[in-house]
Amino acid sequence: MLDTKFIRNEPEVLREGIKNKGVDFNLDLLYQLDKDRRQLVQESEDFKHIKNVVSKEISQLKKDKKDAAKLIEKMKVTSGSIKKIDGEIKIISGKLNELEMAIPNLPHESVPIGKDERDNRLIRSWGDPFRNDMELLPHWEIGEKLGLFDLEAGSAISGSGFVVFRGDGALLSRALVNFMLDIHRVQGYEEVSVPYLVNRDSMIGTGQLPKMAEDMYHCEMDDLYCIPTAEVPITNLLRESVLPVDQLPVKMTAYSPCFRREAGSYGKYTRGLIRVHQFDKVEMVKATLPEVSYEELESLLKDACEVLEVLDIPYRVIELCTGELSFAASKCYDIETYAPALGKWLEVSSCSDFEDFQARRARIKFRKEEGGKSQFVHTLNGSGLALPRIIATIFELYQTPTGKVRVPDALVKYMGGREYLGG
RNA sequence: GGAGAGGUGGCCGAGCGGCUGAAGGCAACCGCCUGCUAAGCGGUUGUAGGGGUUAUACUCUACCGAGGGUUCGAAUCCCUCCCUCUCCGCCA
Repeated sequence: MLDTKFIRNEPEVLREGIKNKGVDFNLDLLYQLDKDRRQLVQESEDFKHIKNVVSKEISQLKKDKKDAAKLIEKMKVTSGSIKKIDGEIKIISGKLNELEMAIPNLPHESVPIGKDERDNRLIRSWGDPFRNDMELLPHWEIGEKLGLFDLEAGSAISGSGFVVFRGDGALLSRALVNFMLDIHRVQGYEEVSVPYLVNRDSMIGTGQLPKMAEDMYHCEMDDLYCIPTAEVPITNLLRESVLPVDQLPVKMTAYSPCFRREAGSYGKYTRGLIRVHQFDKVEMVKATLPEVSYEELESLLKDACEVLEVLDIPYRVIELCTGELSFAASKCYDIETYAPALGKWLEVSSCSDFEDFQARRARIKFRKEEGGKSQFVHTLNGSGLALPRIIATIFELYQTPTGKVRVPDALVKYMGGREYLGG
């Protein structure tokens, strides 16, 4: 959520930002409600002042054993007015809050203005992703052939879009998780292990609710949500806190499965491991001082890229244009790896800066000096990385002429010395 | 799931329906005092929002787990919910 003062004072900046994000939003209604609310609050507070004063007078009269009936009459009227006005305020505040929560975060000024992926900006590339030396099988074929994963079994157990990894495939998943967590730990992130079911407040805190309700699995009986990313529990770990400034930046990393309904997304590029309802991911989260958050975004991106470089997997970094940014993000880099058989770049990480958008919702603050005013931190997060697409890339890129898949060197020791999958 | 206990300021901990933003203690800060240290003495120290000021000062409102209710008036009484702790049951 944005700063209410900013919303009030900078309507034009706000309008422009929302437009660039490609969102339709009724700001006029919001401004009207805000005006109404402020007026009512003023009225209510005036009455409350009277109430406090008269209340003291009554108390004094009682103490002096004098008659207070007249003042009590007056209080009845005043209290009635307060109740009525506060009722109206409550209704309006509810609507207003709903609207404010639905305003997306605004893009940072450095973000290219644009509508869709064609307007994204290529930042850099690392390594040569293409292979012409042999005929490559798409990852689902080599995967099934070597018995590394089983989509049909996943369908049978749960439904389409669920995967069963087996044997070396399962081992590879576990190896990747350990490998990534080790890297991030060395990079200075505290490893945490978090709940995979979270409550409504947490989802609101990081901005998944109310907008993305359709994309999440929800346990109705307990009103708990399956996390779509570890970002949610990690960031909410800091909820309602005032962090000492010497603890910043806070850096945490966690492995978690991620659950996504992916409502309405069936396309041609969703085959195999590319888009599934449950997948594993290692996530990094940072909370920083506002003035360094964009530097921290760059280093976050670097931390994610390091995983790929150590694995020796080529990638490219894309900066998303304004129209492609997610609801809560002000700036975002995607890291993509190339699946050569598929002929397609795959998003394996998103590194985003949310500025104080999430911090305001989750009330995560810091205090610069003792007695000073507390301010909202900036939060950032990035995947480091999402497993299925990395696995798809490995399966396609690391195929050998003998029909096996070579294990990236850096993973061999995490695989009990195994150098090839499925053989 | 059953039976109890409890949730008050940075922490500990009082609190009779009005004089309680909240005693007392600790901690922190500022002074004083003391040849150093310790002790002692005096003072200051919550958050959010509104008004006001160049900025202070000043002022108003709200906040004692959350939400309702009773009352002229609620931290204090009643109801609902949440959380923590102890005991019991169930269970990986």
